[in-house]
Amino acid sequence: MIITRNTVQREIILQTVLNMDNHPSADEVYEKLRFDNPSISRATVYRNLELLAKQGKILHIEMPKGADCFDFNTKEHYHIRCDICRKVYDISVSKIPRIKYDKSDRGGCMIDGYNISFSGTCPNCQKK
Amino acid sequence: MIITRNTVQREIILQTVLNMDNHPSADEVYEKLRFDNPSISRATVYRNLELLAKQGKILHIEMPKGADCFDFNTKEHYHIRCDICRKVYDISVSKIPRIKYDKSDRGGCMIDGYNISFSGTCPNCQKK
DNA sequence: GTCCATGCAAAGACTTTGCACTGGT
DNA sequence: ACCAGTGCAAAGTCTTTGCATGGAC
Repeated sequence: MIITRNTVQREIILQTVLNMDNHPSADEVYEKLRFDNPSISRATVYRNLELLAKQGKILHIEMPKGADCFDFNTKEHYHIRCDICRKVYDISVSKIPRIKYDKSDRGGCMIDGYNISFSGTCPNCQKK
Repeated sequence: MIITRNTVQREIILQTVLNMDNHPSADEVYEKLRFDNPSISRATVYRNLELLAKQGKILHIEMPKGADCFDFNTKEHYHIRCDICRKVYDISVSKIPRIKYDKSDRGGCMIDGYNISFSGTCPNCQKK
C-alpha cells in the first residue's frame, strides 16, 4: 500500500481525467485544468497521473509514438493510435484471447505482462 | 517504390545494424559507427534507419518507454523491454495466434495493424 | 545539372528531477 | 513537527527539421 496524503491538486487532477473522454495526454490534462486552476504545475500533473494510475483509479496507456495518455475507463480494452494526428482512440475488437507465456523466458527474462496496441487512421484524418 | 541513391553512409549504417545483435537504438548505432566513421552525423543515422526499415532491410521496433530500436532480424518475432534498464530483448513465446479484426472499426477508425510488446526484467537486472 | 542526401546546429515533443517551500496528518 | 507533496525552472532523453553544401545519377 502506498501512503499518500489527500491534496486538492490530486483530487482536481483525478476529477479532470474522469471528465475527459478523449484519452488525454498529461499535457492535455494540464492544459484543461489550468483554466480553472492556474496555480497547479505541470510537474504535479505528471506526478499525480502516474500515482493515480498506480492506485488503479485511472488507466495509464503507453503506446509507441507520441505521448502516454490516460483513461478514466479502467476496464480492459484496446486502443489505436492514429498515424496522422497521433491521437488515441478506443477500439472495439471482438474478444482477444489471452496470450500464454512462461513467466521466465528461455532467454532469461522475467515476463511481467504484455501490451497490445493498434495503429491506423482515425475518422477525422480519413476525411482529409 | 522509393527512389534512393546509394550512399556510403547508408551502406555503413545498414552494415552496422546487421552486425549488432542487441536491438540497438538509433543513438547506439550512431555511437557504434562513429568510431570508424566520425564524419557521419546523427541526423543521417536517424534518417537512414527509418528508410532502411521502410525498405524492409531491417526491422523497426517501436515500444512504449524508451527509444525505438532496430533489428537485423526481419522475421516476425516478439520483444520485451526491461523495466529496469530499458533495453530490448528477443522473447521466445510459443506461437501467438493472429488477432482478428475488421479493417474498419465500429468507432470509425481504419485499422492498419497491431503490435504486441512484453515487459519484465532482463537477466542482468534480475541479479541486482 | 538535377535533386536526393548529408552535416550541423537548433528546435521540438515529452518527461523527469533538484530544490526550497508548503501544507496534510 | 515531520515529511509527502508542490511549484518552478532546469535538465534530460529521444527525435525531427531548416538550411546550406555535397555527391549520385
